[in-house]
Amino acid sequence: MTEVAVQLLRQHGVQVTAQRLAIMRAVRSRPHATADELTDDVRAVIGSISRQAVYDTLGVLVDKDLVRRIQPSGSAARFEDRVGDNHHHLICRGCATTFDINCAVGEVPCLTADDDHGFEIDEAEVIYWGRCPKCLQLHTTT
Amino acid sequence: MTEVAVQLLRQHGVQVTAQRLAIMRAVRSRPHATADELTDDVRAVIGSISRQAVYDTLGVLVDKDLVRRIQPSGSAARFEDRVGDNHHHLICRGCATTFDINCAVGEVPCLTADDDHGFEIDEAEVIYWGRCPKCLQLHTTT
DNA sequence: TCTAATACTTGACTTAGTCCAGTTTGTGTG
DNA sequence: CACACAAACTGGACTAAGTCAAGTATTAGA
Repeated sequence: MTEVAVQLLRQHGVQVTAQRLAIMRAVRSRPHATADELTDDVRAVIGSISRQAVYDTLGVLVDKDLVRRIQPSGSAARFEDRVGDNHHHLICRGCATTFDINCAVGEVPCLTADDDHGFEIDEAEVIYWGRCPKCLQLHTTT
Repeated sequence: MTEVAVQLLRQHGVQVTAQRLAIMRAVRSRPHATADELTDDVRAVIGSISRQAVYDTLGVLVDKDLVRRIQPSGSAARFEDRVGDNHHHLICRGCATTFDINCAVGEVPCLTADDDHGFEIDEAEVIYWGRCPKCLQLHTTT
């Protein structure tokens, strides 16, 4: 019984390497991490990896829809392995903690814009911004 | 009769300077421009300005809610002066052209998430991704 | 018109990410 | 199993976007 990650890579015609497996596991075990954080995680497991390999691999995985990239204002890109369900994100303006949010309105409601200007829309990215309970306490906002 | 921009700055307790006025006009006349593009525009009008002044000013304006910053994946931050109506954006994956989109579902529907995790949510940022008519033609996608 | 606070300039620095040339590794074929 | 070639990885230089900090200039209230 081969590991899931290996099968996924093979299915998508992507070579299986130690680096790629380690990166996939890292993304799985720490959702919403940045490329740098993932690099650290991978190094802790397989000893060493180049920055380039991390970026390359994440690029390939995003390309094959095995990983999703999100790019919040004011922080580096973040990666998660929860794909294919068009869920959204809730990010704290204070500490950048990120939560997954299920689509509020139903199934795939967000793909219909008022006026699409002739575009072929393939994704609606929704980010809710606010302050988490912890940060609210700290600043005693209001 | 003082110019609108001057009044706006005064109302928000912000000093009025030539640089700030020029930047406000630049944002107004070219929505969705990057800081670099705005710098060019401003230089064309008042001769010269430091990069720092541009960033500082945009920061102040965003802070006072006179300007909105959007940060699409894979491009520098962009700025617009259409604020307070919680509209959304439609961006082309090919050429990064950006359109304003009115909220599809009604007034301020996007501020309610399924489960807010105790957050105090203040904004829902929605970006529709796709391909504009021009880029669709070029690539003859399907 | 003077002064204190605010803003601007200049230049070095940081962070996130890309490019490229050369080496190593995975995998299909014999 | 060994080979060969494509694909992937490494290391190092480079770029773009943005920030920091020290000194100078400008604004606006007294």
